[in-house]
Amino acid sequence: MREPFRYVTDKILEAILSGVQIEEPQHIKVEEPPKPELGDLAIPLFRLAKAKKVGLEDLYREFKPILESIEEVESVKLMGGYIDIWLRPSKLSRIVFESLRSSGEEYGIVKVMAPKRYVVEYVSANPVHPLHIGSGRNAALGKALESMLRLRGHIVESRFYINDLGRQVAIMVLGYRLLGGPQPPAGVKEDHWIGYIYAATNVIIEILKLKKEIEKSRGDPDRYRELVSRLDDLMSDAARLRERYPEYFDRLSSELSGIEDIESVISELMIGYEKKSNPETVELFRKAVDLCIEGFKKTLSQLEIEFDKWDYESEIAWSGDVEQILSMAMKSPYIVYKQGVPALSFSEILKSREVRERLKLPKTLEIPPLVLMRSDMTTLYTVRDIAYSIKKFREFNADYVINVIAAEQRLAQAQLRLALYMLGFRKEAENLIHYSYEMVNLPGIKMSGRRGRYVTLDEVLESAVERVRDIVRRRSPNEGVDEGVVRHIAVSAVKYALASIDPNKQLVFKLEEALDLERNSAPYLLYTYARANSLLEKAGPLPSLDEVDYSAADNHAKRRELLLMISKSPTVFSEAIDRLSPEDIASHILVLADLFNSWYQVDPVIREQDPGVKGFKQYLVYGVRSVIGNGLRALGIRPLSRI
RNA sequence: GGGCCCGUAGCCCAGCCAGGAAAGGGCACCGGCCUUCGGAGCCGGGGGUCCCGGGUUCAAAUCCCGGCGGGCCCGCCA
Repeated sequence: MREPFRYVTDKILEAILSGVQIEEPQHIKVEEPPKPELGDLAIPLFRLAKAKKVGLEDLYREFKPILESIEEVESVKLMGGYIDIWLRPSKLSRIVFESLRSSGEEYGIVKVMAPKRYVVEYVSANPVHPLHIGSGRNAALGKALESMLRLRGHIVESRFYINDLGRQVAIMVLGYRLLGGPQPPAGVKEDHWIGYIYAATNVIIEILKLKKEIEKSRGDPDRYRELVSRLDDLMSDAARLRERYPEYFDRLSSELSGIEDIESVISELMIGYEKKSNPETVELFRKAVDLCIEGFKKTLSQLEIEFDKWDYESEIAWSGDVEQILSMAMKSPYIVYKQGVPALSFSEILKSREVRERLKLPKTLEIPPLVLMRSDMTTLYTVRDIAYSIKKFREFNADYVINVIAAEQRLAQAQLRLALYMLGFRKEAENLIHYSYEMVNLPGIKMSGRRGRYVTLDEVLESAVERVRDIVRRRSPNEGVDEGVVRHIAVSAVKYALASIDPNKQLVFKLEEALDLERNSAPYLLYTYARANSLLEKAGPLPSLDEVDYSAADNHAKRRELLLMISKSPTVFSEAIDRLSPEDIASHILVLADLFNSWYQVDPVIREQDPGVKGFKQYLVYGVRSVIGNGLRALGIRPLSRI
């Protein structure tokens, strides 16, 4: 029995449906009462009573004997239009413990009958600045999805898409070249260094551009004032950046001022790289980008995240796949011209309700045409993404591709699915899942990668580590601090804080709250897991199933509640995974942890004298440990047997 | 102008998709447990117009319509 709770509810449902004359089976359902006093299960009778035009009492009299004939049912009672059902703990516990015995450490996770092949693409941050807290949410969610699906038995490949084409990277590379391709100063992480070069170069370029515009706007006082105030803004960013590395900044500044037409230099760089026409440029781009990626990998390894594949966007462009997509698109009847460049128009296909449904698009959303190429013949991001999406499906023979991408890209992701569909990649279009999440903000900070204004994920993680280290020192001043454990707890706390909240909700990440190790946190769960583990070890080996006193929960509310919760876990997990909802797993194990903590304080396990009852308790603890452990694993967090 | 997401105690979050019983947790606050199977814990207490207004329903935090507030998107950016 892999899902004990579902087994029992199904059994009850079947008994009713075969025992009572019911026209519309959807009128009958088994639900969970809001409070333990109202039973373990409840069946609302209102709808059925209305449909059958009979009284609640009459219905109850009809249901009662059927329910009472089920061996797992202890008693039933009519209360306020509901049949409240109490399960027989001695029966339920046998089912649960048998399941625990046979699935062992894997209890809670039910493998799917037919595994699917999933590609999960996540993080994929632009290689021009360090990972920030938003990338952290992406990483935490992506890792959770990857882990969940793997546990459920699917075959999963994780990918990181390196967006190395495009203007931002070209600007960074320009700065990098002007500085002579410098290695990071001692003690500076690679991506932080690249982030600095990018921001400094960008800010200086913007200042130079703005100054020219200001010259031209002397005749227009309003515009002049506006531009000057924008310049002030930029100047303060520049001053802040200069402060960090004055020599580098000044050198960049003077070099850039000496370039007559910066735009054409940037564009030359972009073309040289994308078309692979200039070997030096190619080498330079790769050197700079890889430097940044090296930094990313260090942060990700802190987060205990590793990717199966790293894909360069440039490789997609070089492979010819993009050309192929373009030529397919050009033959499409939906080509329109927007200011001379070809674009794919969606207005026709969006008239189809069926297509909207298949591609999970809102009923009324209007989607602007997708421009296919720039007038200088270079390609655009979304078009390259069409080629990349196909590649992800093809290379892994994937059934589904999940893109973990910020909600602000919803429209672009919709365009992507539509374009795939229109070009004949219907299966791909329908099975491309945009797993979107909302912004993360830090209180009081306006972040901007372009201006070099950000708090890096590294800084957040480091503060977390320091904080945890302090707490551990304070709690156990006489013991040595296990640095590995401290790091793991700190990093898990951040991951949990970012993956345990509905991704559709904007999030203000407060360091103090995420690091509050008291409750609703990974540390609390890790601690509870370790404690359950320690209890199990001290209690001795798990007894065999016929040594257990199954009546031990008969008149014991806490044991009964815990048992019920454990019995539900596999079902909760399966549904959460199938719905791609890591937050449901997070809240389930949190409630279980609370329940477990309140139970074992008042109901000793090791000191229990009655061997049958002790065995019962050991199985409960074993169940708790398995469920919390697998819940954490599902979230991409490794449980620790000792803290 | 149009579209998408969010709006639940001082603060944070679950419940909403598949409508059901007096709306659940946590933080903070107040009071107890401080001879404990690892106190990162336990027990108790106060605190709510479920953003507002309509509608559907025996029943609405949940579904529908209309507002309000916050965020995001509508580029030859990515």
